[in-house]
Amino acid sequence: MKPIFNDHTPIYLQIMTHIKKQIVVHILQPGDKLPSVRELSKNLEVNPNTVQRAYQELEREEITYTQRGMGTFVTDIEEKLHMLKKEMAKDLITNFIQQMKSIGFVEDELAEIIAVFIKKNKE
Amino acid sequence: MKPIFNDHTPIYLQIMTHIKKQIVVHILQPGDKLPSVRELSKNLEVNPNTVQRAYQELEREEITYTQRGMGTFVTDIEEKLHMLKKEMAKDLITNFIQQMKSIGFVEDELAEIIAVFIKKNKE
DNA sequence: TCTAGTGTATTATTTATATAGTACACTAGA
DNA sequence: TCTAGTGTACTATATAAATAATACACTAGA
Repeated sequence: MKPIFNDHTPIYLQIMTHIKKQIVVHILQPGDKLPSVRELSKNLEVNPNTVQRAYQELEREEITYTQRGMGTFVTDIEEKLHMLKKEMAKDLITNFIQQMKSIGFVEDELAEIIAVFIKKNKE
Repeated sequence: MKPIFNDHTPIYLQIMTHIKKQIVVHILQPGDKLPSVRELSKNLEVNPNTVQRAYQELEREEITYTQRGMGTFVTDIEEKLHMLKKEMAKDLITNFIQQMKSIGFVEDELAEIIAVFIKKNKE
């Protein structure tokens, strides 16, 4: 499972993103149990402490909750999960636009650039 | 100048990106002298060694070249600089599409999403 | 009641970055 | 020739992140 990682972002942050993605595409549903710290650390081939840190942060963001002795679960608050997808999308879009502008593109050409790029990729 | 930095990317990489951007928007032209290691480290409020590492990597990527005792300069090879913008744009676009897909969007809606987002932001 | 599976805590060590301070080599120009 | 401004090298230290190993507390279910 190691390939989900890149070189320069802390692994615990990458694990958080990995789980958030699984939530927004409904691989993980509200109330679902996350893999245990030990199990996920084995699957991802990372230290249990690293997974634990990711889980701690996810709980701090109220995306998950913990029942001691039982496990960590995706929050039941659907509102929260709906917001999560919106926020992640907004962050990606905002970041993309800002980055493209910083290398000399203007806002009004971005949609067309995306459209052309995708069309070419299909060929 | 510190605000160009974020929390989780090594500073030397952020400096590299910062300079690449200045090159592709022609703030820095082919043959232009970059700020000296000491000067830039003072402006950015980072250690000279950190700037030096960024400069080393830029030279390794053949975006700059060095004349000992004189300074570090943007490459004269315009072809190289033209490719740089193309590559940076391609990386941003590819990454954006891949990330959006990973949270449940499909390629064909992305251009429209961008267009709508930009339009709303103007209001 | 016991046990296996949970989260959690603690201490030590390693690695990549970043900093700090110093020194050396080269170049242009006064 | 000297000096100020270049890049470069080196050693030491600090910090965040990741690892390693171990232990403790809680819960459900046999």
